[in-house]
Amino acid sequence: MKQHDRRLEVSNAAWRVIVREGLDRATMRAIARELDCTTGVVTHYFHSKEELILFALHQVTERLQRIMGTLTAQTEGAARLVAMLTAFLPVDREREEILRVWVAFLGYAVGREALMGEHQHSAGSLRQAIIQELEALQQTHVVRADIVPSSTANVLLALANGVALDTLLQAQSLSVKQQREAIEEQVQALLA
Amino acid sequence: MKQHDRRLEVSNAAWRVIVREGLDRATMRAIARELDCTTGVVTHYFHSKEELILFALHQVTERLQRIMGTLTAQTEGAARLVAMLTAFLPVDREREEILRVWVAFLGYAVGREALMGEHQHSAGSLRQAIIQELEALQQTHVVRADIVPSSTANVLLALANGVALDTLLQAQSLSVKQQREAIEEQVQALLA
DNA sequence: GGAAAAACATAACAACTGTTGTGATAAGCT
DNA sequence: AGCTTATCACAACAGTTGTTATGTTTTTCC
Repeated sequence: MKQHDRRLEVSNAAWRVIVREGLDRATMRAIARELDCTTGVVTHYFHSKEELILFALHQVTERLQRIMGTLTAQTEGAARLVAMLTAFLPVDREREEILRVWVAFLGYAVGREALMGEHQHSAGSLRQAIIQELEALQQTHVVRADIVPSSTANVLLALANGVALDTLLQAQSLSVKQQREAIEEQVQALLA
Repeated sequence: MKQHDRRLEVSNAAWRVIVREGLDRATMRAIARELDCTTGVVTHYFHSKEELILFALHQVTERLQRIMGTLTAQTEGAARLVAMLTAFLPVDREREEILRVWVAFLGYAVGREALMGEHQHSAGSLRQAIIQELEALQQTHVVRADIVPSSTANVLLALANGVALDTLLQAQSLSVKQQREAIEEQVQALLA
């Protein structure tokens, strides 16, 4: 157990360097310095940098799923769907960090089929969760029966991802309220 | 004139390397090899790698605006708005290349405020074009009068960006038809 | 408390990076 | 033609990278 915790500490240090200085400047030495130790620690818990990068990437999915879990814990109906999509929005510091690290890794995955596959796998499982929720909401007659869950999930996820990206791409980024409204409007159109 | 053409050739070679092997592997030597010459050429037309990177990044905006221009040349009304948004979708090889390079640069811009500023400037001008089109469509009563152009532009751009990203994030990526439908549906909801 | 193992420090390695300078060759110009 | 300048090849530079090996400290366990 302690072993895994220490790996998380190294990974978290890597995250901080990535967010602050960029993925390509997140070197073994920079990560060790962030952790206030030497590269010996990093190499001891990760056999190679590729392993560290992969572990740090998996943390994106881990954190997203954990956030999704807590957000949907005490919600029902349409609000639950909104909550799931809100997990992607950088409305607080942790989710903003997640977004930045995710974007950094996605750009790094261009030209690397294996890494892009990891992204696709992660996105696929999140997509599946949205689809299941849509189907459940259809059975309880909250969501219209004539919408197709799979393609609707695509649109919802595209919108959530797009809104999240806009916070990076717009000088005066969208307020939390604006982000939520964009999602809620789209969900509203699905209701029965 | 010849000077500028040669710079474009170097930049295009850089693009090809980025798409095929990733931005971090687009070294001076790799770019020169792609151009089938030595690093002497690259350093002769670009004083530093930073200048080359910046030039290659600006080509993203150049190409996008050129595509937007040709797509909107002979269209009118709502179809024109759809055409503008279609410029972002990776529906052919060039636009797919643009998307990949753009994503690579965006990830590279994480932790680099100056580079992210370039992205914001580019996204801002494209956003402005959408807003102006929405306003024009409102005056010709094609688009409902009660929508707010600026925030609507946010949603449309978010959806377009999100749909484009989904083609990278989904194993069996969205078909061209599916991409178009997602955009057209959203535009449809804006019409008077 | 002493042995075994985990945790960490340190230094050196070869490979690769962007940059620079020096020539060689070709193009343009008068 | 002859001079100038643009274009490009080539090599060497100092710095940085991930990795590895070897040592030192700390913890764990019986």
